[in-house]
Amino acid sequence: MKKQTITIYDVAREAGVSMATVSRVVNGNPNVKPATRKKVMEVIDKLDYRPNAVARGLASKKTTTVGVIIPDVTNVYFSSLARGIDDVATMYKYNIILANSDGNAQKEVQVLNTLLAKQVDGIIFMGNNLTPELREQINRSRTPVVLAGSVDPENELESVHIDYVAAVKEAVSDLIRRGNERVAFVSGPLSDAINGQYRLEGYKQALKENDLVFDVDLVFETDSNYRAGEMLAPALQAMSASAAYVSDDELAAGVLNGAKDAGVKIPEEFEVVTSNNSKLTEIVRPQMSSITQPLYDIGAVAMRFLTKMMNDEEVEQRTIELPYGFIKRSSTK
Amino acid sequence: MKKQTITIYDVAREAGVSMATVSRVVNGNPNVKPATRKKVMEVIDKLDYRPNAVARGLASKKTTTVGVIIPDVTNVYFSSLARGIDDVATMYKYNIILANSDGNAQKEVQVLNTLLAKQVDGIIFMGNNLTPELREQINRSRTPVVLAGSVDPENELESVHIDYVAAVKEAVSDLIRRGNERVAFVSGPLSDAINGQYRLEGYKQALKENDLVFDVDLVFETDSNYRAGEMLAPALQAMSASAAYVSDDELAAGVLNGAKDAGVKIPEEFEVVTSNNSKLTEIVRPQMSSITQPLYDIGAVAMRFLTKMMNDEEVEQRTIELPYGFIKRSSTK
DNA sequence: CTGTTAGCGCTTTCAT
DNA sequence: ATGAAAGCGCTAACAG
Repeated sequence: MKKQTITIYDVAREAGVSMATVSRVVNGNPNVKPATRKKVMEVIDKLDYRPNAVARGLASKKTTTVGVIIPDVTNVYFSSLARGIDDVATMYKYNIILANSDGNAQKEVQVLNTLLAKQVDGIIFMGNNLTPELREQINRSRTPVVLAGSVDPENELESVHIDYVAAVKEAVSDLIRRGNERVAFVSGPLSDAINGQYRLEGYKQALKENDLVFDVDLVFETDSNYRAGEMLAPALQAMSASAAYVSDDELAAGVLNGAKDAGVKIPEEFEVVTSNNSKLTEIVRPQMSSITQPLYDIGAVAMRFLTKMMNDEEVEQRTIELPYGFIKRSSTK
Repeated sequence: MKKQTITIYDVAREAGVSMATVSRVVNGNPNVKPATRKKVMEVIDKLDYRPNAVARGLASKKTTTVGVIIPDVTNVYFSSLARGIDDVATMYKYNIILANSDGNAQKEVQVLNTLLAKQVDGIIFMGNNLTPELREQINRSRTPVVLAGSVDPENELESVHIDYVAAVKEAVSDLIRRGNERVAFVSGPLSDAINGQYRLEGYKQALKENDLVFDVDLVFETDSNYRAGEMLAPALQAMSASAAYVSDDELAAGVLNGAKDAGVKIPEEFEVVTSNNSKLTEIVRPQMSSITQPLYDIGAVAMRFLTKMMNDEEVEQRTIELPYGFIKRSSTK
């Protein structure tokens, strides 16, 4: 498979200059006489020359590509972040290598390593379970990493996210104040810091603030998908929960449809509040009330943050908190 | 930003062999005495050596990365394909550079060029509007390209997809046979071959086969998103359509919800059939009947196909057609 | 089975 | 403002 053949050398010869000069014009170095620049440009055009990024990467030790580790592109929450990442990456002339990890620690380490082998200039990590091994690999490499849409409980890594504790606390308090004394906490794996440490904490704080006692039977840990939510309906009823805070939209859609299909009236008999305000919230009936967070922006800001780090610019804080909000729809009274 | 420092040379010295030998063990070349291989492995481990993929790429002219041009990762249809692609890419030790194009011809050309500059070994293209310029760029490069989830009307490029004409024809015929004489054809841009040439053709064939005459007023061209579908409800009623075939699930969810919210009984008064059988079909109420197609597999097969091309293996046909199906849910009688 | 030697295509001092 | 030359880290003949 023969690939591109014409090199900087061909251009140089054809233009009657040295390759150094060609390199200069290609890289926008000002130290080139306009006339020669013009000449070189013409030849480049004529020969349809396209600089070999690999050679460039080897010589300059910069690949202008960043790695993006994502649990699953198929999940809108993550793909929204990814879209924000890609857009600003493009804006800054970077490309992204996208790798799915399924949130699996072993795959994450593996992927991280191949990304480093490919000499990416930086990495954006979406995941919520920073194992010690992963941390070590990250630290050993001198490659900048920023977390998007998740938090580092150890506060070692830079990250951008919202204040999950406060957001959930607010959402749950709202539910309680409206008379719900048994609010369920439905989430994906509690081993993920975002669920087990932040969201759950917000839930507990809301309880405490409203003089309610924490009942572990109201905590439902499951997979973050539609089916899992649907199947949760009976259990929720069994614990006589009258409302639920759910950590994921797809999961919430399942909870809602599961309850509804079982004849439960929503929101009269059961209220549900979800977390990501994705399109899904408007597609189900009744439409779901939700915490709102700027997913696209989280990705975009994370990438912007990374460009600064890659550029060795000083960054003020290692953590960027974006604002969250709340939108009332029909799944709550 | 200092990156990894230890090179193949360090390993060679430390192990008391030549770099060629180290290269051999790294690449699994059998021509190495087990003892030396072992020794080298140990040193690699001890030094935590990780081959520089960029240097490798330059020397071998293979980057083990493929470019993936996608309209929008945020759309489940495409992200499902992407997931299939990434999984088999990983399986064959490739990484993917993911780039969003928004289906915009200009961006597509631009992205294609940067991908080629990065020396990707192959490209998977998702898009339905192969402009002449794009074709030319593709042809000029000697890089293999395969289309995933779309068809090349000119039949110049390799591709994997389902038989859109037959699938739509079947779905629409079904609608007609059940008594619907005014079936709407609702789709995204007709300029996309998949819609304007294939799906529409299937629709027309179904009409003809059932002795119905094609009425252009029943063709609704719009954006492929939820909101667009929702807003279509009045128009659909105005044309007194009693059923609709919709080219996209999100769009279909909008059509369905829009009609329902306007008081139309589904499926009694209005039936809808959609195209991709994504999760969405089960999340809306009533759940939607849909053409089924193996999205993940289309991506996976496309990537597998590409590995063969990159490997200069003979490929039987330039087009792979995967089977489609039909699932009856509650949005049709 | 192992070592030597050229590059791969480009960036980057260092001279001039 | 421009050129010469030395690599970047690795693969791939070619010897031996």
